[in-house]
Amino acid sequence: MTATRIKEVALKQFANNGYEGASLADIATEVGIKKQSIYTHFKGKDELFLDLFNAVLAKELNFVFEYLDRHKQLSIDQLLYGFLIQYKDGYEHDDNTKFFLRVAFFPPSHLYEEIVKQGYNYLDTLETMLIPVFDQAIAAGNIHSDVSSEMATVSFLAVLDGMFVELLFGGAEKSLKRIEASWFVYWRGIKS
Amino acid sequence: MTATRIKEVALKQFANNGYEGASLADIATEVGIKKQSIYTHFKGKDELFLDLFNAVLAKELNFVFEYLDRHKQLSIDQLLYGFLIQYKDGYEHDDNTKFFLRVAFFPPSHLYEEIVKQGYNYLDTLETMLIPVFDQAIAAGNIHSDVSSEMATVSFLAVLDGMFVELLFGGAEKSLKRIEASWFVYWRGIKS
DNA sequence: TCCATCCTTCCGAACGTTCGTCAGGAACAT
DNA sequence: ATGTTCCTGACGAACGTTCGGAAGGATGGA
Repeated sequence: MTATRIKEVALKQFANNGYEGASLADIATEVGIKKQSIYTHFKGKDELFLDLFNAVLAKELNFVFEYLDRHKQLSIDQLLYGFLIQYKDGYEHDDNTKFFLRVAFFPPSHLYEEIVKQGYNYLDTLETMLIPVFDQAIAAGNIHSDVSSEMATVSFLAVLDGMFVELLFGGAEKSLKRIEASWFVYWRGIKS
Repeated sequence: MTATRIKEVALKQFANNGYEGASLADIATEVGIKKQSIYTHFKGKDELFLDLFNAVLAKELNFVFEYLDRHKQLSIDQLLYGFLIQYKDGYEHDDNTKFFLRVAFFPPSHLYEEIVKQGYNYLDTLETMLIPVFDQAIAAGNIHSDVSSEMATVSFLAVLDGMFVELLFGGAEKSLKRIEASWFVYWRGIKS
């Protein structure tokens, strides 16, 4: 199916070059067709892009959900640190994650509002999923009593964003140093 | 001087709309001239933009230098926390800071390399300035012995980036919650 | 089996818009 | 007279997009 091929190629090109950096002509060339043919399968560039964006967002949220579910038996520090590392690896090897970060941080201006809204929806959902995890850790006595689950969550999301930034600008390798430092200080900051 | 007016308006428009969001036509309109007249004062859009970028970068570094110098008598936690707050306020009220963040995070693709290079130059300089501050705090026994000055610096820069992200997407008001949480956990993570 | 028809997919050509950019000339001050 | 500043007008490149038609396979009736 050509539509599927177009989606694959577009995902990759959007992930690596951003919305405006990926022209329909370039996408079509890599698929092996002319740019006009894309209009047989999609109404236009925006529809193609938003189709991908929604699919990617769903996959990202699903990844988080699955990760937390599959590793719920881990200690909280292993769970959270592993989460950071998983995301770093995803950025290296998974076009979904790369697309997600690239688009969330470099959104096309005419879709800015929609994308930022979805981005915060992602963060809110993540927060909703993390708070019970911290509540559980607090109940188990693993978190210092000065630290509320909300504060732990919010600052963890900040650590996550700090990692995202370094991933985007410095790449996966360079980001490892920051992850290690951030995580060390963060964990020392919330552990009991 | 028209050139100065152009720079002022361009700084503001680049800060609020980014490189591609600010057209020469819009800039000229706000100045009260036609877009072609800009070419009397600048070779083109890129020259205007890079002129501003370099000036802004110098001002930002100067701000950091001055801040650290003027408040060197403060305790390290007050110094660093105040630094975050200062930056937040700067983003709200200072077009320089807004331009800096906007451009650093949403760089025009054909100048990407140059901008990211300068961005890392900024971070490196910041790191160079902060390490002695932490060294001093360590010598004074204010930082936990498990935490090296480098680790404290790197993770502080991550906190800073986390704040930048929230500033850019959520605005100054929303970012305060994140700043508080991040700082609380960060300081608890490095203090002795 | 054959042929007419229809639908899908793709492409050549062209259009419309947005931008940055350039050439040439008018107004004005020095 | 000279230089500066700004304007009118136009150009060219890059995109996304639309239109009309060709190629090919599938369908259904004779």
